Amino acid sequence: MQRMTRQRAAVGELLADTDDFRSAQQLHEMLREAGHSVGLATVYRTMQTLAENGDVDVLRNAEGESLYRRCRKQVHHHHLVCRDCGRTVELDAAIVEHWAAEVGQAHGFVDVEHTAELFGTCAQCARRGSHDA
Amino acid sequence: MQRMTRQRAAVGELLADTDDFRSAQQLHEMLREAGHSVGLATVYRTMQTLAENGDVDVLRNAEGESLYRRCRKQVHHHHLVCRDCGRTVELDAAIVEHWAAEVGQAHGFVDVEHTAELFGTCAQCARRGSHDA
DNA sequence: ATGTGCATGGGAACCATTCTCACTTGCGGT
DNA sequence: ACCGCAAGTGAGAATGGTTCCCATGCACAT
Repeated sequence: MQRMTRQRAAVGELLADTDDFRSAQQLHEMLREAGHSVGLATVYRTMQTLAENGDVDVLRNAEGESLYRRCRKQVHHHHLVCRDCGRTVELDAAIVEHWAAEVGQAHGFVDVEHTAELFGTCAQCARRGSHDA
Repeated sequence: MQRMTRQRAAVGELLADTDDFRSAQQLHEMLREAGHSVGLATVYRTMQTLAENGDVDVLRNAEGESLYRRCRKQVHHHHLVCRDCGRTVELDAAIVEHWAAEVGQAHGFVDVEHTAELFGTCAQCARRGSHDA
């Protein structure tokens, strides 16, 4: 049974406030700054649970760190993430789904899953970055 | 300047012998078993160098561990990997490249990179697995 | 109000990877 | 062949994200 605790409420509140992907440690720090006292282990546990329930999206950055973000779509989808500011666009990608299914079948693989993420620099960050160039 | 050492020769030899993705630790173990004495740190360093030169493909499994494999294609490509035996198929995927480029442009992102990997169970492993079902 | 058992926290444990640094060795120059 | 030295190596320490442990806390049905 899932209990509603002070800590989980704080995490939920925080997630509702940001659109960007954040690491567990960042979230922990943000909670501290917001005056909530939540253990790091609890943040990890909570994010894990939320991820299992499909309430947050998880992806790994280039360093292998897990990043979390509340998700709107419950169905499978992909992301376009700004590598500077974390701004994220959720993507439907029927093309990718079809590609994965076809390729898997063509090679006799079953239970084919796929990962696909796009990383780039958003227009705003690109503009800002060009100032000092 | 790149020097040819006993250790690098051993790693190169080993990579030439297998088609499957292996972790640095697995490679290290395999070298030991083959009678070569190569430090773990050296394996990591070597794989890093090879990866930078585009001589091996690198991908991360679900646990975030880095897996390596010699690659035939020097150009960007994707993989279909058997999650049981590691058997790997290299994929051209113009579809995915186009998708990534279009989506990036549509949202004003620049320098868009992408990752896309397929994981499944190959025909052989699926057959073997169904025996005890 | 109370009991039960899920939840919490903080510090230790884990584990892949990287760093350190003294020692070895490939290799170009002589 | 021999030297010199910078590149390479290895064993262990350090790092850093994540999970585990377990005594204590607390949500919630009764």
